[in-house]
Amino acid sequence: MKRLFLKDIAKELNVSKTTVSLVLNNKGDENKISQDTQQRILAYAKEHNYVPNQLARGLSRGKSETIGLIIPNISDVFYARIAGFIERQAKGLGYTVIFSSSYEDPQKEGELIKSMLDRQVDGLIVASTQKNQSEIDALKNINFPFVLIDRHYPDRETDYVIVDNFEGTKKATEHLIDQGRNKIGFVTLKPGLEVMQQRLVGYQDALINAGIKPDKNHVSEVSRENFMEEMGLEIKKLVESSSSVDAIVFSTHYLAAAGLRELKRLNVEVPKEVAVVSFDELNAFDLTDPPITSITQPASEIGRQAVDILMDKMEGKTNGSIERILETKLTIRKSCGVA
Amino acid sequence: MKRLFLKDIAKELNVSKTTVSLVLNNKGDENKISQDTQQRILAYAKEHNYVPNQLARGLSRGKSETIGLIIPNISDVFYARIAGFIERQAKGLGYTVIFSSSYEDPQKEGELIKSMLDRQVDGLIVASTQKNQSEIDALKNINFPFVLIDRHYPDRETDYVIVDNFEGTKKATEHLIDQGRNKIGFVTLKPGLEVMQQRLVGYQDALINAGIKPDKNHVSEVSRENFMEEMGLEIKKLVESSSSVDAIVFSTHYLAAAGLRELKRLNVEVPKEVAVVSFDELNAFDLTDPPITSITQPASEIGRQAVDILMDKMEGKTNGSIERILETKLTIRKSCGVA
DNA sequence: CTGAAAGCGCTTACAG
DNA sequence: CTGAAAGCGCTTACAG
Repeated sequence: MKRLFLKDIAKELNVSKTTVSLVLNNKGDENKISQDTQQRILAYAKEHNYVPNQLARGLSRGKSETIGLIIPNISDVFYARIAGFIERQAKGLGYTVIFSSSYEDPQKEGELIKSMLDRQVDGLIVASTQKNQSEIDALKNINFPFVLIDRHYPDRETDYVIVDNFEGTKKATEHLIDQGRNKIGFVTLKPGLEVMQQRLVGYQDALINAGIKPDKNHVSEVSRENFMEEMGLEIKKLVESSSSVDAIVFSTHYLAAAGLRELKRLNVEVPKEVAVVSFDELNAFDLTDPPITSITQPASEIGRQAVDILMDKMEGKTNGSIERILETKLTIRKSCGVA
Repeated sequence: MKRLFLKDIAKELNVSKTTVSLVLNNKGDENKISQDTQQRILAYAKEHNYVPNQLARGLSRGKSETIGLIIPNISDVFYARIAGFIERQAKGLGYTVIFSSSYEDPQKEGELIKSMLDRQVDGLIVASTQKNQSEIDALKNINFPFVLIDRHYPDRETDYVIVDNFEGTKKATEHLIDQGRNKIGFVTLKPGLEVMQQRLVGYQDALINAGIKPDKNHVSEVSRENFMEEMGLEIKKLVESSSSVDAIVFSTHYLAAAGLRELKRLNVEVPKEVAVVSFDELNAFDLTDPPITSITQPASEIGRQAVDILMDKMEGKTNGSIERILETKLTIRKSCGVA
């Protein structure tokens, strides 16, 4: 079972490589190749299971029919979901996706972008560390099609599909206030990510609007690498300090999970003593004790729109930047103190 | 900022493309190219940010430095984790990974395999639907490097890295029996998947060993597409029948989550009335009410070993098939009735 | 209607 | 120590 090439088919059928190539690319009719010849070629190719070499094809045509996806971490449920939607959508349009995780490392992200370009991807979708302005600028300079998802660069004009982080935590915090909570804490990642900053501001804004003065001591920051260990101390500080909180907003799902673990360990009753809300959720958040109120993001929409925009870009169909800010949804469960 | 090619560098530096290519591929020394020339080339390439075209490179060398990953669903936590480990491992060895989800559709899986070959991947890692014998045979016939993960073909000799499914549910069921349960149910997916069959047999084996006669009425099957809807009925049958169960083993994490939802809806106390064990787990299974005892799989080991074996295969270093069956771990939590 | 030929951007024997 | 040339397997003007 040896591999078959274009020239093998051509020789066997006594036609030229050109003819074979044209027919196999559905350009037979437009080049007026006789039906008979077309049929013979198609039949032979099918029978012998011909598969074109996409490397050669890509090299020759100057495009690879591949799009690159760079995300912080493919193992994170949120990004895994987005990746799934992107792949499905892209596949339907004839594109293959190659992916890599940056693990929030800007340098690694930079290398990944370069590596994707090496591989001649036709376009790029990236959920950036938000610390690679120069790489983003470089992409813009060479007019390379790309769209940012989940995180964008506020002071750069690019295409992006993100979520309204500010509004998300604002709504959630307001809801907590409506439930009578007024000493609301916020647990987030150490600064750096613009998205996290937005979530913090949304939280603060809700407090201020309600006439509650934001308290620095109510904001805890943990590191991405060590949050499991650090969470214990932070939760302790929040619940045991003189100005202990009666609610906590977590800036992302895994922090919420870790936080809930600590609250349980300290025998703090949720939501009675401390209500909990999470930005984004894990699969079983409706089954936890108590079920966790979450600010959920439209992963499928993010994926779908990103691919759509990217396609338009690659086909040169658009000019100007397309900016999409999607709404989050507040899914209310017991952890925030209702009934 | 136009793109730079090999010939541009050659012309600029007054050397041949050969020399440039050799130097850039670290073959300068072995080809005794003068240090001076090497330095000039390296410096120029770096300064002008030269990136080689991997399509051309791959075409020329007959390999793409890419490996393909085909899994049932990238959005599933388990596969997402594996994908993460595979990507990380592969990247470290200079390989890029392209992935696609089969969504348990054998035909789609077949197309995916073909499409990956088109793209000249150097090797393939697949968590198969277990219904594509002929494709697998075809890969073997052309001696193409591939390794199966998670699911294998019992009557085909291939490389694979799987988990001992039989032993997994057996241990778990034995544990339930040790806790005094003797009317143990099993909820799984409609037949087709060999892995699920193994899990069922492990469960039955434990029952038989303990002198408990397996009861057909205690085994429920739901469909992959509609398990959410069907779960209600199945759980109802299990807990409300004349021979109602006092424990349930779920054959996979999302079934366990759905099952627990139904048990709650029916106000069945877990674990008091019905104990629960899940094969595999979701991220928050330690936080659910009650925390769910799980048979966990070593995702990192699966990913790591799969890549290792594949690399050996691609380098032609091995002969014969490498078969790895990894152990699962029983993580005991409250849902199975302890304390 | 169909074919010969150039070209995509690399790598790599081979020759000197 | 270095270069000219062939080749990887396609696509696509161009010519007839």
